[in-house]
Amino acid sequence: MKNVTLKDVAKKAGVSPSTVSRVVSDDSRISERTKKKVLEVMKELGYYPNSIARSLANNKTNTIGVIMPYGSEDIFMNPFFQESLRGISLVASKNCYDILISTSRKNEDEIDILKCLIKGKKVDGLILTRSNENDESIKYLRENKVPFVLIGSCLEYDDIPSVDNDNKKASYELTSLLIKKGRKNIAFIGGELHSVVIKNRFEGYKKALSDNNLEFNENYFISDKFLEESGYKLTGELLKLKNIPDAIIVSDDLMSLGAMKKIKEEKYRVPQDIMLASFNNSFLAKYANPSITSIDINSLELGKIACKKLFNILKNKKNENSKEIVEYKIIERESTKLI
Amino acid sequence: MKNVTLKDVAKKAGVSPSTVSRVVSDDSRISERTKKKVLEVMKELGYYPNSIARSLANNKTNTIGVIMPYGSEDIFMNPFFQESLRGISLVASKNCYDILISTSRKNEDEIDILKCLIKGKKVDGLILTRSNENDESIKYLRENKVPFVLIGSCLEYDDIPSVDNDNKKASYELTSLLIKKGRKNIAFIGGELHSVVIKNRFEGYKKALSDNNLEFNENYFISDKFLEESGYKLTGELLKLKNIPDAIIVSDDLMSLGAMKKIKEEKYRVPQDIMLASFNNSFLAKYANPSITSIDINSLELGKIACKKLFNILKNKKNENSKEIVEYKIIERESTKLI
DNA sequence: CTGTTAGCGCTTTCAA
DNA sequence: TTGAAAGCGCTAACAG
Repeated sequence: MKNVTLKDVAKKAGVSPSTVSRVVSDDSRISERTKKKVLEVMKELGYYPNSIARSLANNKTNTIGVIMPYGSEDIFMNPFFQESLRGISLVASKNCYDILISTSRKNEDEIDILKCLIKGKKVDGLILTRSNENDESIKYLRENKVPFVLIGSCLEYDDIPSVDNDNKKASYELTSLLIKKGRKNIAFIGGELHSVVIKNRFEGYKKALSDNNLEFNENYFISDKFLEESGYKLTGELLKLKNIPDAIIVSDDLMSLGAMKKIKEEKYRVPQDIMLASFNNSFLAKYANPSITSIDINSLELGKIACKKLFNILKNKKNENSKEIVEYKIIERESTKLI
Repeated sequence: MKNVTLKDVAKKAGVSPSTVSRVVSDDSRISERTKKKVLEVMKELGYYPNSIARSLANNKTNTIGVIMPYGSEDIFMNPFFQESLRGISLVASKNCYDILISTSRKNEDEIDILKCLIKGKKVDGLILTRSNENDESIKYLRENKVPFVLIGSCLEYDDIPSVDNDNKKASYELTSLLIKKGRKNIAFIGGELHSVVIKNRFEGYKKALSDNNLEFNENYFISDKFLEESGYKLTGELLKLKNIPDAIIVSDDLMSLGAMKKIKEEKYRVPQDIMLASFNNSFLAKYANPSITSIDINSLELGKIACKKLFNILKNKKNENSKEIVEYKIIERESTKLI
């Protein structure tokens, strides 16, 4: 079962390889007659172009890479990732692109994966799904003029094509909501400390406090990984304080589920004793009991726009180095509503 | 910023291209001295091998394809997919393989995507995440001796490498549980009708009924897509019957959430009026209110094993055409417990 | 509109 | 242990 190559088609159709190549890539300057003929032979022989060879010849893979953050096993758990990947996938497939998911290997760091993908020419461009402070990956991609889009924000450079929510504002609004409800001891549970998204959300939280003449209590800011267990553990610490909070802002739904569990275990009531508000508005927040107030960040849209942006960069070759903002929405639910 | 090629390294190191190639692929028959020298130059020049060129030369991509079922936008929503992808990803990255997710494009059917991927040599092997009756994709892959593994079961052929749960038995057990609780009017809400998994679960359900001398009521078996809305809609139909069921088995958590919503809206109580039991045990089932009894199918393990199996096939070239069974577990929760 | 001719960057005999 | 040379299957000037 030898592979049918372009050459075979050419021979059988009585034309040159380049003609067949032109038919394959739908080149305009080719007569309808030969085109039809070649297409027939292609079908007859069951020919499919070898995409690897094509890629090598024209330096284009029709594949975009999506980079999982380090510790990818965890992030896969997070519905945010799933949703944005879905958005990316929707746009990619519409443009006949495939998606390559590269995950970190042990003993290698993210930057090495990037290099392999980029210098190894496995992908035409990349989408990063999150950013850290002083992100080495971003620095590398920028310096090497690699086509990429960031879902998130970059603090250091102003010319990174990216799409994000206004997380600071969202957090400010969420905190203000709790303050309006009369809460004064509001804690903040963050995810990984060096991630930009946490920084922004934390800033919004602090600003809301100070704008409302509430003092920031250092004990009320703790953080760990974006995991349910982390939420559980961190909430445990908050509840051990002499002055326990009357509201908690959690920077991710998955974590807030853990928080809720701990609060219930310790026999506090949500929202009466402790209000809970969260980010990302995955279905977790909707179906929790009580349901959890959460910021809908529109992950699907983030993914879609990121992918569209990448295609613009790839196609126009103009540097689409803009920051796009996707609207968020506060979805208020039982966890902050006193009936 | 020209790309550093193998040739450049060779020149600078004063050796031939083939020598560099050997160093890259860690060939044994090469002296430590030259090896060290070449490695130095590689680092100095920041050389990374062009994986496309490699693939073309040795007919190997180090990439496995994961095929999204048709209608991929939906399936992405389902935690089952996410979990098994995570399993696949874990194993793949350990073996230095990348994952290519190919999604269906409009006006093409799945089989054409397969052909592009396979004949186009974009991947070394494939993992299918579900099977249908008379599945054309499976037929094609089998006939063309493509290395692939199925997550699920195949009814037509007995030599398909696959990994699955014993869904019939699981469903039998779940139905029996409801019967033991005294329920006699048990309905079954399925997902897509032609999927093998639904067939198996439905069979288990029917067998349990007949083994317990309960008659199968045709009105009690309805199905649609694996979506929350479908669960909602179908449950609505059940609740319109003159003789409404006192228990419902739903073939997926996401659907059961929809079912639950409808039941509550119609002012029935779970579990008192209607018991609910479901499949897949995603966190949805755990956090629903009331929490939902569900079959834990261990999606993570399904993904891991599928990927391992694929690597065995790819490496040993022996036909690993076995069916592997992953254990399931009934997780009983509030939706079937009368206190 | 079509054919000829070089490669794309790497691997792999084969020979040394 | 190393090098020379052919070739993986396709594209892209260039020429006609």
